Amino acid sequence: MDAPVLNNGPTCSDCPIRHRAVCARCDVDELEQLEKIKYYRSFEAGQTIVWSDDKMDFVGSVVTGIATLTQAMEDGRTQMVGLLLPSDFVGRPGRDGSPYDVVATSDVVMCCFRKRPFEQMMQETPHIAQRLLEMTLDELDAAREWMLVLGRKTAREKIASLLSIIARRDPQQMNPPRPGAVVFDLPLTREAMADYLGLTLETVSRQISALRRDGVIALEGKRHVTVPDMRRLLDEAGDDSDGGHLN
Amino acid sequence: MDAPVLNNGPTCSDCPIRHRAVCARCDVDELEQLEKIKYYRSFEAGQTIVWSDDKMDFVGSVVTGIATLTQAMEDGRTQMVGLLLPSDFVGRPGRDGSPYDVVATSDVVMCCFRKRPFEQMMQETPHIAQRLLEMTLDELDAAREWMLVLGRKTAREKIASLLSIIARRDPQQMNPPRPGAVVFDLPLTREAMADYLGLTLETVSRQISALRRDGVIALEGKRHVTVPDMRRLLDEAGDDSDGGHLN
DNA sequence: CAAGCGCCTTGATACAGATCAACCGGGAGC
DNA sequence: GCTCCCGGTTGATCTGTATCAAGGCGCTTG
Repeated sequence: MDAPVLNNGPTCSDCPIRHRAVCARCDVDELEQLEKIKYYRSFEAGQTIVWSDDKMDFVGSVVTGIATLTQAMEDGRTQMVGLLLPSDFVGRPGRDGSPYDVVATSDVVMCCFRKRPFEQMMQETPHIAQRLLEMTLDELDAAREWMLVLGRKTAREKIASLLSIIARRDPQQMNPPRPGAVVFDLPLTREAMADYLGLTLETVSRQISALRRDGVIALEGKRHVTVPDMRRLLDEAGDDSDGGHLN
Repeated sequence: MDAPVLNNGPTCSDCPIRHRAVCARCDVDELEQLEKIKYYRSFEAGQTIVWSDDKMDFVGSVVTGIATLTQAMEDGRTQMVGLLLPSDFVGRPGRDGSPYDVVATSDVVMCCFRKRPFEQMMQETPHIAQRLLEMTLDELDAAREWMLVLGRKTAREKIASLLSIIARRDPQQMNPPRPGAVVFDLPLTREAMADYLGLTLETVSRQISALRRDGVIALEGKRHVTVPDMRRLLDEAGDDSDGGHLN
C-alpha cells in the first residue's frame, strides 16, 4: 500500500501548479513553512490513492496526472463524483477520511501535506483557507452543473457535455489542424466515462460512434479526439451557448 | 422585485440559527459588526429570491422557511441542485451573481448582508471564512452524494433517498405515534420532487403510491408522511445502512 | 507466431420510466 | 351553490437506455 515517497526534490517555486493550487496565494515565508510539512508521492495508473472511509494522514494536491473521485453502492453500481486534474485538492481538513475512493487514472504525482500541521497552518495563515474556500466553491458549482447533466440530459447530450468539459480543461489546445478546431486525448476509458455520466459503457460507445457519424467529432484510434467546431459540440451538449463566449 | 425590508428587529443573540449559520463562530464583537451590515427580508411562497445571473448585492442566510436552488435549460428542463433549509447560506462572496434561481418554496425570511462590507469582513475575521468553508465542504459532500442518487439509483430508490434526507433534516421528529417511527411533512410538491430527482411528476406519484402500498410509508393527505421503520426506508434507498447509525 | 486479455464496438431484445391522456378532490372566487 | 383551477393520481402506450451476447482490434506474453 505504501507508495514511493520522494524526497522534497522540486521546490515550490518551480512547481507547475504553484499559481493554481491551495498554495496559490502564499507568500515566500508561507511557502517555506509548507515545504517543511510536504512530501511527494507517486502512483501508477490504476492504483488507489485513498480508499473510502480509510483514515487519511495527509491532504494534498494533484501535481501531474489525472485521478477520479468515485462513490459506490454495495451492489457494485458506481458513480464518479469528481475528476481531479493537476492543482486540484484531495482530502478534507477537519475530517479523518474521504467518503470516496480516489483512484489514479494515469500515473499521478501528488504533493502531500501532513494533515495535523496543515490544519494548524490553515488556522494561522488566512491565505491558505481563503484559497481553499475559493477552490471548494468552484468545485461546488461544478458538482451542481454536473447534477443537471446527470438528472436531465440525454445520453448524447451527456457525452457532448463530457467532451466539452475535457476540451475546456485540457491545456493542449494549441496547434489545431484548423483554426477553431480543438484536439485532445480522452483521459478516461469508456467504462470510466460511463461511471461519470450515469450510463453503461455500451451506451457511451454507441453515442460516441453516433457523434462521429454525424461529424460532430472525429476520432483517431479510440482516444484521440478532434472537434472541428466547438460551437456545434456545445450545442449538442444542450448548453447555453448563445453568447458563445468559450471562457 | 423589491421585497419588504424589515428593520433590524430581532437581534443576533436571539436568532434561531445563531449557532448553525455563517455567524456560528463569531464572538460578540463580531456579531455587533455583522448587525451593522445586516437586514431582514421576507418572501412569500413561490417568490423568486434571486434570478440566475442577475447581479446580487447581498449574501445571506435562510432564517425560516425553505427555498430551492434550481438550474434550467432553455427548453425548460429543470434540475434542482440544492434544498435550502434554515441556516443555509445563499450567494457567493467574490462573484456578482448566482448561476441558479433561488426560489422560496414556503414563506421565507432571510438574513441578508450587504455584499461589499461582508466580503471585507471575511478578509478580516477568520471566524466567518472558516465557518463558510466548513459549510461549503458540507454542501459539496451533499452534492456529490446526490450525484450518486441522480446517476445510479432507480426511481423507487430515488424517492426513498429523498424521504430519508427530509426525515433526517426535519427537526419535527418528536412525538412519533410509535417509538422508532418518524413523522414529517413534505415541503415540496410532486413536481418539485421530480425536479430534484431527475424524474417526471407522474413517476414520483406512482413510486410514492407504491411505497405506501408496500407499507414503507403511510400518508395522511398528500403531504403528511409517517415512516414506521426508518431502517426499512434506508434499505429501500439503497443506502449503506449496515451500521444502522442514523446520525 | 499463437494465445490471451483489455478495451471497445455492434446487434438483438427487454424494460424502466417518459409521454399522453383522463380523471379526482379540495379550496378559492363568484 | 356552482365553477374553476391547482395539485395529485392512475392508466395506456411509447421509447431511450440497459441488458445480454457476439466479435474485433491491438498489445503483451510466451
